[in-house]
Amino acid sequence: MDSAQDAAEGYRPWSEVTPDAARRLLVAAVDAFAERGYHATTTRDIAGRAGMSPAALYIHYKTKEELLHRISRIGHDKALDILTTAADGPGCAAERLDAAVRSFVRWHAAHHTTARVVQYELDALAPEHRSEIVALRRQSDAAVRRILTEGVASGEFDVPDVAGTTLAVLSLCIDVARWFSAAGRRTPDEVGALYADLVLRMVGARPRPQK
Amino acid sequence: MDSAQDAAEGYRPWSEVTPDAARRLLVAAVDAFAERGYHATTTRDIAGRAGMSPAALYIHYKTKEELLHRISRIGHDKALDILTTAADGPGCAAERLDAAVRSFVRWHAAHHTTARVVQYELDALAPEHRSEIVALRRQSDAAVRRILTEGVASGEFDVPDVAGTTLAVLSLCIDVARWFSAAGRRTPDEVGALYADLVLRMVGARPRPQK
DNA sequence: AGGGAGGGTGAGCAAGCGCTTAGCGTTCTC
DNA sequence: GAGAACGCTAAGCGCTTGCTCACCCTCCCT
Repeated sequence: MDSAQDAAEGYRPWSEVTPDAARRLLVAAVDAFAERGYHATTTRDIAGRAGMSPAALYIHYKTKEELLHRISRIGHDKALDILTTAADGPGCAAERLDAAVRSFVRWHAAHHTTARVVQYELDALAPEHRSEIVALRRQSDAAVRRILTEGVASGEFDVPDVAGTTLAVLSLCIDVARWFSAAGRRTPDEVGALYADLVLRMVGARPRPQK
Repeated sequence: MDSAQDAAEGYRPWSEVTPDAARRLLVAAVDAFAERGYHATTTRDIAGRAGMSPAALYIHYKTKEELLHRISRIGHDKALDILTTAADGPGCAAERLDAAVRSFVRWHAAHHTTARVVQYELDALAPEHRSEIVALRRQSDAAVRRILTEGVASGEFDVPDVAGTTLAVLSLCIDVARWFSAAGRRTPDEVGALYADLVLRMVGARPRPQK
């Protein structure tokens, strides 16, 4: 069901993971981690979902944690790419904020299993992997903050607390991964549109500079 | 550090749990679950934090899951109490929404360890316990939705999608438990004030009826 | 003083965990 | 067509897990 959306975006998930068996294992791990959590997932479960014996996992990955790290890294790269593309894109601050929130939320909804692992299993990473990922997250924060700062400077936005509002905007988007269900009534596009509107209200977006 | 805030609110956490040893175990479990997650926490760790032998846990609780259930139940009761108190309180819709978000967020920040367990370990509950808790959550949702509906009816709010906005407001507040750190720069009160303002903007709160 | 109840411990069981190793079949190389 | 390389499996090792059990200590009641 994600594949239609992905094809439309020209985005084929996990295509960067080779060989095929390694990708199947990784996709199985994403499903298992999202469903039961990293610690509650066994390597036997992952291998089983991929249609392999438990030992097959260790041909392609040194440890279970390496699997999580790969997932987290790829997911964070994608999330950061979405945000920086919007932040550095064309249009006024309001248009870029709309695009950022809309696409970021859409990704979290459409790929909510992946996003759940990416956003909620950070603490399960080994310390050195964790700090690598945290650096990526700081870049995401910076991208959103940049849009807000520019909007305030141009007079489009009314934001008393840029740092706090940045935090809130990202938090709002990220939490979509927790509650979104494919069985629910809303499509990723609808949630993206709703959230973009809510965020523009949060920053007090006005039509254009008014000095 | 929570205790000053709690005393000010006349709220002493876990006072309903007796005897003393059972409370100590429960508090230890909250810390451990919040820090490492339910599945990654061992019963030996919980007992150790409470200064007891591993077997002592099973005098007061039948299983590790019963501990989680007790924590989740007490936490959800408190959260629901906060929201319904605000929703049924005095004042116009904007004042009640402000109070609801402010106190709900303040609780999530001040008790972020408890809140983290309450909000993010739902899936670790046994099915029958899970559905009991889900029912409480639906009541929380209803309380917020009530405020929004009344605000729209009175002309105070401009909300095109009440159900979606309710979801977003709760989501925003709940996610505070994920990112809030006592070591951070913001106090629970400050975050509560910031979020109350952001939410009032989200619902397009206007001074008063304007027909 | 004696007895029972409740809170606690040390040792340990069965099961399941992450991960390893010896070996098998297939494919590619020269 | 021999032999290395690769992808994979069956079996299992050492360890940790949630939980149990036999026993002990300290009260309190009579």
